Amino acid sequence: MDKVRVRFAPSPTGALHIGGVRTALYNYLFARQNGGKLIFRIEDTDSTRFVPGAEEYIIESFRWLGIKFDEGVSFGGPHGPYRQSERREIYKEYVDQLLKAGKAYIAFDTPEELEAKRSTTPNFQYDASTRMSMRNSLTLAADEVQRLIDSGHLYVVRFLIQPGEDVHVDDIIRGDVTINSSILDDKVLWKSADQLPTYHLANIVDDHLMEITHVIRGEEWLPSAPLHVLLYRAFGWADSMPRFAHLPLLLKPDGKGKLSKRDGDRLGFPVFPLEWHDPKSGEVSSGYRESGYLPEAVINFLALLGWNPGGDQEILSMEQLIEKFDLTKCSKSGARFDYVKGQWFNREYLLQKPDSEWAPQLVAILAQNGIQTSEERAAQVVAMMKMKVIEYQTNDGLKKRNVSFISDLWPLCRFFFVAPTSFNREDKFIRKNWNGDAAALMSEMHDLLSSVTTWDISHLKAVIDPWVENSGCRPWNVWRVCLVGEGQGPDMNELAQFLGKEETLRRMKFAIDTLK
RNA sequence: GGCGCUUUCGUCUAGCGGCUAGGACACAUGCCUCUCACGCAUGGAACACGGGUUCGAUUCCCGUAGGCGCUACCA
Repeated sequence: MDKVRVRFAPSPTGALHIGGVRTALYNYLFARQNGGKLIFRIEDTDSTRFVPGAEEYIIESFRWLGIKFDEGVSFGGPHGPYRQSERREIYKEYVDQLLKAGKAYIAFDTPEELEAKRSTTPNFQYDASTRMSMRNSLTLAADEVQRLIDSGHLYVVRFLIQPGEDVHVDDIIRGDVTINSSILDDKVLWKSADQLPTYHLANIVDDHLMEITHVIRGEEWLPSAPLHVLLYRAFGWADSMPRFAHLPLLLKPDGKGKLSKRDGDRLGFPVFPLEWHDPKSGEVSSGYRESGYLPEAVINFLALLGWNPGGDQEILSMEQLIEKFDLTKCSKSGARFDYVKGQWFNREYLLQKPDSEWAPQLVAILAQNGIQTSEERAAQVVAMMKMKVIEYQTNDGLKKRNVSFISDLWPLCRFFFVAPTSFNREDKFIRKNWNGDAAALMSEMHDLLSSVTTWDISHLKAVIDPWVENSGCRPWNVWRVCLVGEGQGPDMNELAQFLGKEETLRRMKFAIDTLK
């Protein structure tokens, strides 16, 4: 294969949608697999929709996700500028070329006139059937056209489409897609309002000039792909035309239609990689990063939405994704966005993280909840919650607690730092264990522990284990009521050691007095 | 309305003419454990419908229905 060159070319109209992230990811995987280049181009030809900060947001998003570009805005490269608004003169040249060749024409119809036409004529379309009754360089005399231009009349340039031809698009994912040119309208190539090209023109010119070999983009572009093929031909670039691959869309988790920002708000999951502050509305949208997702998890989850390497393995690193990626194995139908599975991916990656990464983050989470503690203490908590210190426990304790995000830890480890202040007598665990002689049992244990002089795990085990042996496992659970206040937490000896003698006895006394 | 794409468990999907239609998420049950949504085991759950082609269709072709997209001087 020739040197692969692909691009991701967003419009800076707001935050980067998660679907766009997946499109960029597929481009990245494809480029890396083939030793090619990924180009980052900004398609800001709609001056009315420009949103300040969006470009920086997009760049930061990809930096966080680990998707690296080889050329483009902020990355440099030999094909710049990579911002379309800075390429006006280039496009102008190519539009003139089409005009001279008679493959495009000038049209003076105003937006108002066109709107009027559309409202009065059913299914009105600016094409072969109507263009000869409109005000354009095809119907007006040459000197009249010149006079209108000279007198400052605004005009657009339209692409002259010859009707009645079956235009074929060879799509890598969908195979041959055919559309008859008669249903295409004479697309505007050059806008009068902002004196910039439309997407279609700029896109084709840039892809050609930037030597793009493969266009991997969303399915919403499939209907205009034939138009793009026609443009390549009109410029005489048919031989070097890129190959197309139109990706299936990401759909709402429920209901109908494609995934939107609203779905995230409604169902409580982020649709943007990073938190986004809309500069116009002031609205804040949550991001995957701020919600506690790991970039690797987001990448893995997204990669498998619309593509699957076959086989049973689902946890795949970026390197593995690069190795296995295959455009021809992309699915053709839209994929519902299953954010619950996204959470599962995050858990899998989170639990792979070494303890050294957990402790500082736990300190931060605790601080957010008003608990000041050292990293050393936090590390002890993490170790206990992972149940690593306990010889009989072989499974991952954190996984057992269904922790998908670091922030899930807080409600689960609160009791390490905050003593129970009341007991819910309706609680199943308390009702089951705190009954009969519970208070007497704990009083006995309280006295037993009071006599322990060296408060460490081995001494505690030496004193407590034999005592508990006599009465089955019930004392453990009764003791748990005292120290935790509910039916969760780590090994009791470990917990007692962590709390210290004074705190342990204090909590027991409180429980005995309160529950009786 | 027109045009295009698409259709396997609730969801993501494997399958590329002959399979008890596989896996994962989610769900349910049981076991284990000093507690816990871990683990282990088990279970329910799908080829949209109708015609062809074929010895044989989930798989190929054609319809129908559903879904999605496009139909701007937006991308």
